[in-house]
Amino acid sequence: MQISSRFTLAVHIIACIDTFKDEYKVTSDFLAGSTNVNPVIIRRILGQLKAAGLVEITRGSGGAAIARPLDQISFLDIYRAVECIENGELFHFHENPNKECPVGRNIHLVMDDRLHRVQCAMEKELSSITLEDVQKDIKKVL
Amino acid sequence: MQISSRFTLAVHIIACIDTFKDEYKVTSDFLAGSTNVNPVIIRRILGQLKAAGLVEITRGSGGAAIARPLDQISFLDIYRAVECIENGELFHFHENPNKECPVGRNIHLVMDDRLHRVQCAMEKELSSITLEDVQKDIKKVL
DNA sequence: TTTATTGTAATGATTTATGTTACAACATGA
DNA sequence: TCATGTTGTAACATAAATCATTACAATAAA
Repeated sequence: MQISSRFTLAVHIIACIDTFKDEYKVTSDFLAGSTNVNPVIIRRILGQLKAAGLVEITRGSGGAAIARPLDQISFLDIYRAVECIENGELFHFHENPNKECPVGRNIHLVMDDRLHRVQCAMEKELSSITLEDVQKDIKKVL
Repeated sequence: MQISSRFTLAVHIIACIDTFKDEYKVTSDFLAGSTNVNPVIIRRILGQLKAAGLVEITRGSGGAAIARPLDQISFLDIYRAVECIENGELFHFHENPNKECPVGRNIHLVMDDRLHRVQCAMEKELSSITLEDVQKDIKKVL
């Protein structure tokens, strides 16, 4: 199963907030226009980004702003903010393998560390990419 | 979203086939017993593993066997055999970002390469782990 | 021919993702 | 104070994916 579009959407949102911060009040409706996604979806993701300390949102008068320098916001920060993974585990196990069977009894023991290595490799790469990298490229295109 | 338990289940299945190949005829019912998963689910996964050339299945008389040396079966082989990911892309994008918006127009351009790097890091790690590694540990426990 | 097994269709329950409407809470300017 | 625009969130709907389960034809071998 693919990783939810909430992640790419969240990156898009932060890129938008930064790009238009001086020209527009960046509201959920504004962001809905750029992403072609329902404003409520935007607000939900903004809420998660806010909970993670990545953005600030002004209630009532409206508008979102980025809460820290872009070079201090990594893809991993965003991924963790919006991806609701059970216990933070990337891989899902079948429940209740048979404890009577030597394989069923030990399948976790022999896989957990290895799967953790895989997850770490992915997260390490995610953490090496910042929103500043992305914004540099966007500004280059403009 | 987590990666489907089909993956860990498939590893479990291959580990079982190898562990019990000399003592039992390893049928879908037998594997269902070790995994605590419905035999039809097992057969579907076995079918995917067979399509990927990882196992051989005997119809009628029954029983599964491993099709190549365990050190030539990596986690990546199994992952690709059972994970049905659209176009092989790990990350999912929201459809139709607004082409009128400079961010919407370029979001793919500035993210695709980077996300590809993340996916490669994960797949590289998956490819470095073989079923032989797993079986060594299982035999160590027995 | 009997038996055990695989391959697969059909169906259902559950979960997750995403979209949508609606509205109270809130901030601000008139 | 009031009107307006916005956020936060509940409620509900739809679609897709996962996993389970029953059923049965096709197959192989005793």
